[in-house]
Amino acid sequence: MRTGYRLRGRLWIEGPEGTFLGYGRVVLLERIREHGSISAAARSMEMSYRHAWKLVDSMNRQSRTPVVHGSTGGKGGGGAVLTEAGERAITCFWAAYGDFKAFIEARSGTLALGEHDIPR
Amino acid sequence: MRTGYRLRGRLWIEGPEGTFLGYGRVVLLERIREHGSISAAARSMEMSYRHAWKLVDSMNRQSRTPVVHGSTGGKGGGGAVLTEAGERAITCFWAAYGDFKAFIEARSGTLALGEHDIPR
DNA sequence: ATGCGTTATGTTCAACTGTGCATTACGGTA
DNA sequence: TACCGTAATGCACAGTTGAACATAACGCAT
Repeated sequence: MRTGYRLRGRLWIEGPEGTFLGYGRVVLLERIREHGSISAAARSMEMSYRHAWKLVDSMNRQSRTPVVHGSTGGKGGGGAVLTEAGERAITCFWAAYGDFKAFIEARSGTLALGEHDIPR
Repeated sequence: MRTGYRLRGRLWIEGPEGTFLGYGRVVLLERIREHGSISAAARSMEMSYRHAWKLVDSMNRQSRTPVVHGSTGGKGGGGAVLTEAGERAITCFWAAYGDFKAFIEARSGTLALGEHDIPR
């Protein structure tokens, strides 16, 4: 049934301090893996380094073993690498997110607002 | 599997201007039906009248026929009543939300972060 | 006529978020 | 040694969100 409305949602995994993993955080982890540094990852997402670092710090603090390991100095000035825990975090989140998307997609088609409720 | 993490999410129905129905908005509609006025509904939720009115206005503007009809003056100073469209909106959202809750609940138990990833 | 509680609307204020900028420490490289 | 780009961290600033406050219009009751 076509209503003109659309079902949408957000999904995240909560830890002791609130959000542990969310869409943006996981994309950030992937960018860090891809670029080898938090700053390059942040730039690629047009996100401030300040914010990116805070997200990484939040994830690290809520994980038993850190998801990202940063090192300062050296070739290229330093960098950051994804840990095994980070890899698992990405996999785990996308798995749940995939199911979530499928649910939203399926449920969005059955929105029973009725043909009289097409938005203005 | 016990990981210490918890899956959480939000669900809403989008219209032309963004959010049309969400958890708080639908509860507000129910309170309006229960109390017969926007102001009493707002008070019962510890929400400012200003904010409650804006939510109602947003829903009304995005619905072909308004979800709430307000009247000024008269016995009790006026009031607001839920329309048929408002009733349908409530029913429709709770139906989707029920499925959503069930999905989160079921999926939350299978969070495969592993026993090594218990939060700090 | 006056009073009352509500709808409807504008304006100001505080909290929260993320940006932008500055600074320090670091360790390879030229 | 001097330089470079990054991690790590603090601070000031802007945008957003909802709360709080102030009015005006309205229509029934007293």
